[in-house]
Formats: sequence, C-alpha cells, structure tokens
Amino acid sequence: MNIGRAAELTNLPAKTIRFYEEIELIKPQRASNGYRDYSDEDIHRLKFLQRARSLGFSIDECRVLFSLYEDEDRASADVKAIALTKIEAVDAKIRELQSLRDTLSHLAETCNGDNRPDCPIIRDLAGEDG
Amino acid sequence: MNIGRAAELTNLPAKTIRFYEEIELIKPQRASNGYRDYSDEDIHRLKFLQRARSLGFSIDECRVLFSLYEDEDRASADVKAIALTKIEAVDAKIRELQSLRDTLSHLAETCNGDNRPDCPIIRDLAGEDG
DNA sequence: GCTTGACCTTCTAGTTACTGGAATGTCTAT
DNA sequence: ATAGACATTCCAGTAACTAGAAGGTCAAGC
Repeated sequence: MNIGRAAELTNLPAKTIRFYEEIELIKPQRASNGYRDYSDEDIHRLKFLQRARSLGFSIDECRVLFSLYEDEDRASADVKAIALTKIEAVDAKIRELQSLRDTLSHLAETCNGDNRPDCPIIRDLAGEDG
Repeated sequence: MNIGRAAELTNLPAKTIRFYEEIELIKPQRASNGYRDYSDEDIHRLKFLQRARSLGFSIDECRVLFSLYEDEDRASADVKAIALTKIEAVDAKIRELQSLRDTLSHLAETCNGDNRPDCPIIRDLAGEDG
C-alpha cells in the first residue's frame, strides 16, 4: 500500500513515516514506479513505533524495544527494566514541573494584575528584593 | 569582566552566554583584545535570563519579559497573563505525564520481569490483545 | 625571551524528532 | 489533454544549546 494509506492506518504523518525510513526504523519495498509499498508487517512496526513514541520512549529506546520484540529469547525483565527507567524519568520530570508550577503560581498570586507597572514577577526575575 | 567570570556569576556556561549574544539577547562591549567585556548590567540581564529559563519560559517569552521589564509603563497584568499562560501549559504537561506514568506503571506491574520472553509491555506495544 | 597553561576567539557541525516547502514525477478520471 | 490528488527527493528550519577544532591572548615562572 502507498504511504498515504499507511499514514491513515497508523495515525502518523507521511513525513514522519519517510523520516522513520531515513533513520532505518523501517524498510518498505518499492513499487516499480518508485513509490514506497508498505506491507502489513510494515504497518505493524509503524503502529508499534507510534504507540511507543506516544508512551514517551525515545527513538533509540524504540530501537531497543524493537530488538527485544524480535528476540524470541528475550527476558521480560529486560523490557520491564526499560519501562521502570522510563517511569523514573517521567516521575522526575513531573516533580520538576510541579515545583516550577508552585513557583510560578506563587508569583502570579502575589501580582495584582492591574495596569500599574509594579509587578512581583518581574521583580523576582530581576533578582530584586521585596 | 571576561566571559569566564560572567559564567561564574550567572551559573550559565560560557557557551550559552555566547549563544545568547548570537541571538541578540545581550550585547556586551568588546575589549581591545577582542574579548567580550561584561558590565554589571549585562550580568543582570544574564541572571534574569537564567531565572526565566529555569522557570520554563522560552527564549521568545524571555524577549517579551525583557521588553516588559524595560517598559516603565508596563501593566503588571501583561506580565501576569504570560505567567498564567505558562502555568496552564505546565499543568497540561503534568497531566500528560501523569497519564503516561499511569499507563507505563500499569504495564510494568503486569509484567513478571523474569527471564521468560512473555511480556505484556511488548504485547501492548505490538497492539496484541490479552 | 620563551614556554606553559588557562582563558579567550571564531567556525562548523551535532543533538531530537520531526516539519515545511519547493521542484518534479505518477496516477486516475474526465 | 488536463486537472487534481497523490507520490518522489532534497534542502532548510525548528529549540536551545553543546562539542570540538584551530588558533589568538595573557600572566607567571625560569
């Protein structure tokens, strides 16, 4: 099938699918007219990618996941370890954003938000006291 | 003062400070030997940048904040609006990561994590049932 | 005066994961 | 023949740095 159909089936933009080919995540056949020709297996891989990416795995992590996926002798512990590492990273990011949010929200609360120039947010950014 | 000292005072890498000059966020003088020469005002701007960036404001938002900072007639409401928009964006990101975390954690919990190949994480990524 | 080492300069290219656009070729239908 | 929808390649841009190479400057010590 053509790239347009593949894009429909996988919810990935055609541009992205071509990009995934460029970085050798997939290698579709070519039809005699030079058009890419995606097999069901290609679609399967693309869906796998789409799902893994949406779960926050990087392209490099996707490569590892692919190789584990294709390794009939994989240990589920190897996959789980990747997932746990990712969870930790997500947790750390969440904590970071929470603290950011608290600071911003504190600043916003102390700001009058009127048409006078006096503004604690600016003062804080400028490193001024009070 | 030289870039090394500026880097110390602002907790920004020298590379980053040069980068900020390249994108015209700061314009330090040059000494006769060609070295950048940072004034206290330059340091002040760099600290402002450092703080704003660490609060999650983009470079473009920093430009806006700078212009508000320098505008003696600014309305604090303008600054507050930027902060509130940023808070909303941070909240959205947190929610997204939370949901990611829940999915990952559910997958990891259902995975034995032993040396057998059967793995619900891989199954989920592959889009298989069960 | 010379060397050493720390510090500075510019320039290029790499990072992540796409995304947009231009110029051009192919297919299908009218 | 022509239009429109699709496909192709290639180049450039995004965000915000970061790494590294090749070389200039400065201060200290011998």
